[in-house]
Amino acid sequence: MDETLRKDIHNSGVPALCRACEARHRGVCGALNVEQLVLLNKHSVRKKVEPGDELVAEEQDISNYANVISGVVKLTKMLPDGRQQIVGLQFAPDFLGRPFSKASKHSAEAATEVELCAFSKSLIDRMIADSPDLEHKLLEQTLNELDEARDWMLTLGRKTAAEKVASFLHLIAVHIDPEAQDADGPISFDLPLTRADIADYLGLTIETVSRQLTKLRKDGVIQIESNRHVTVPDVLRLEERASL
Amino acid sequence: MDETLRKDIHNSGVPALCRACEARHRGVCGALNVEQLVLLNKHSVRKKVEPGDELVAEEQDISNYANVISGVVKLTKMLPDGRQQIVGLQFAPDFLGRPFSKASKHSAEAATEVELCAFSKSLIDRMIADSPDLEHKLLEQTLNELDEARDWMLTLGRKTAAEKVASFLHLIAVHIDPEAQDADGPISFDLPLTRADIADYLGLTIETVSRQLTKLRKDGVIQIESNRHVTVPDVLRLEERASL
DNA sequence: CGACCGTTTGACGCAACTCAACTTCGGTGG
DNA sequence: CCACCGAAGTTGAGTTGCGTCAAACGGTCG
Repeated sequence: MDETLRKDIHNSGVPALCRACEARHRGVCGALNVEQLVLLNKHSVRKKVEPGDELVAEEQDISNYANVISGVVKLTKMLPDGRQQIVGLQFAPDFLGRPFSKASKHSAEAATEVELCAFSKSLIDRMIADSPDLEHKLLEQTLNELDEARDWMLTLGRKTAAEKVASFLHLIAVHIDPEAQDADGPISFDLPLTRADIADYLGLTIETVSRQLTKLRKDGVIQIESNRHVTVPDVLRLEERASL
Repeated sequence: MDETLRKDIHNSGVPALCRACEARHRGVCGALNVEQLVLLNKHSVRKKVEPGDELVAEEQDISNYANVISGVVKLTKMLPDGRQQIVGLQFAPDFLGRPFSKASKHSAEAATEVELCAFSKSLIDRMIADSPDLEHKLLEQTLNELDEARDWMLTLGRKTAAEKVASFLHLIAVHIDPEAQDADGPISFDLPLTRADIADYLGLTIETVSRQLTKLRKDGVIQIESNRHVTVPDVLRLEERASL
């Protein structure tokens, strides 16, 4: 026991893949000791998936969990007639999967190119059962996701199209560069979502998203290069537009 | 240890208040042993609050947690200019509070008359730390709330006013009488929310809510008595209207 | 009874949707 | 390298669902 702890600190015994991993400390794996990490590593596999690839279908059985190593995953729900809503975005090092439930209530799809570290559900469920730290990490992530979901409900229910689009840009900007939260330097980033995805995230149509983006551009709040790359000269002006 | 377990089964030693409590088995308290229950009971207090009473203000420090014993609590968020959105409803035996965070991100207000069992945050936080079962229960409730929040995001982002109102009625009907989920008998209940609250929950105006309710009434999908009491003759017809 | 609050109903305006044409981007093959 | 193609994004014109404003209704309480 003492032994493993010391090893943990010195990183010896930690699988090479984990040592170089984004999720190793920030994600749920941070709660695991060397022994568990080695075990998990044996039963995990790195995957790279392309934009549009479906990871989990709605109502489908879930046999795997995964950590997002890089890229963005969108969680979507659909009405019987095909109307769609993105109900969450997962960035690295988020944990993907729904513990204690057989079937997922939404589908998960790669929005960009995504790297995953996937492992079997049953192994994790067992590890959760005898590692309180792991469960604690999961609870923390889940509480954060709940806060984010509720923030977004305010956006969906009460903001105008213009405010929604500004809110989206702000959300991405902050996720790309967490330090830029309230800094006043310019931020620059690639949108991980197409206009159609943005519309599905905001509860709008493609056309409305496009119009609001051009409006923000004409007003000098953002610059747009090649449709995907966005520069925000002044984050505070963006926040105003988002009614934050 | 053996002793306490046996006691637990026989209910002796369990505080009288807890023995008669809704949350005792279904809620988070179900994860506690007699010893913990006695300790918690010493530091907990039953409260009754009136509709409109604020339990936790947005951004305010949280010094207390609570279980909902009866009634409905609404969780709300506000934009700087006053626009409001209800981001969640808590029914008995839900747990109220946000662990691992000093300040709440939304305000909590009694929608109806509400009975609470309140206890100090610090005590619970300590109990969570050394009772994995308690943390497990919390994780389960949080995951369920997250699922509900995401379901509602679909409603807010993609449904029409008519579908939203039908969805709301369905949600209440199911919460009041969980067995009525897909049964075909008539259901009857009191709305726990005013028209203004319903509007804030659905991202609509009072007037639109009212108009859609009268439309449902005229179409025979619901009956309304005295503004608050609603009867649903056929739940399936309501589900159709809600696009479920 | 009259004041008040919650709700309903009606008339009108506008923000966002729909439909449609056009432009730009990115990749592919001649 | 340029020509071509399909996909993604933009822009415009017309429509509509929901919001706004305003008035009336009904129940409750002092």
